[in-house]
Amino acid sequence: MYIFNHMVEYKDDHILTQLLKAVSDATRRSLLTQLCQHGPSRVTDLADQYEMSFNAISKHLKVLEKAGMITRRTIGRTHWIEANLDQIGLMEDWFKELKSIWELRLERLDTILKNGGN
Amino acid sequence: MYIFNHMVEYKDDHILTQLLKAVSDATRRSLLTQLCQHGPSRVTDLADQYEMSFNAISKHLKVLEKAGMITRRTIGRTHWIEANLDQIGLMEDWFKELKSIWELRLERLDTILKNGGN
DNA sequence: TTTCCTGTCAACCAAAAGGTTGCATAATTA
DNA sequence: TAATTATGCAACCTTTTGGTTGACAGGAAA
Repeated sequence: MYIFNHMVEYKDDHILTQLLKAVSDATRRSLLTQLCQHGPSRVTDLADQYEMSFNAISKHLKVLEKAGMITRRTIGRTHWIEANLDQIGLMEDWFKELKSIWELRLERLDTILKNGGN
Repeated sequence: MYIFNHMVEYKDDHILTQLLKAVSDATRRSLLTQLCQHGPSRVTDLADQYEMSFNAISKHLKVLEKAGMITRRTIGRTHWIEANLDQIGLMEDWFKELKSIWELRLERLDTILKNGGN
């Protein structure tokens, strides 16, 4: 059993949380897919594709927008929504970091084993 | 304005949703980090590092377990928890797919532009 | 055996999430 | 100008989530 001296301080990393939460909903993932396929789209045209209400889609888009996964260009009364895949990198980076932490431990373990019972 | 004939059928992709939700919580991400750093750990030792209750951590671990992000080996009364990064691929695959859908549209667009107003 | 340790399960609670409807507003169109 | 269209906002409701506490059960240790 190992001992820890103090609480782990993990930065809430609000942005990453927001991103992952945004993308963890199936409807929002579908919206992103649609936007990537068809390019900039109006809210109405997006909403027409789903069985839920216009307002529900509007809210989903707002979540995606706050997370930076879409951008909005308002021309007159119509809002043109476009996917923005830049943020994906932040999530991929976390995966990468986690994997490297994992690998580092394995390497340490390997070194210890090679050096015998020192 | 483009026209869609029918509702978009997006597979709920329950597994991906479960994975992303599991990982979208800062405490659970921290737990995964700890597990990667220190290797197999007991629930008690993990919980000791956080300010929240033992039971809260136990529940977080259950969420991670259901998503397949950790595995559990029970020896006597102690549960040895280990990170399992295999599932990360599923999330990365979705990112990759999204990007490729994006690229495909750009290519189509490019072709149209090159062929002039055909 | 009696007591402690490790962990789950169940009940409960507050807050957040995902949905709905109704209304307001601004921009087009007739 | 009057009607319609595109959208956001607010209020409301139900389900989920993240946390708590209080049993409880099975292994270890006294």
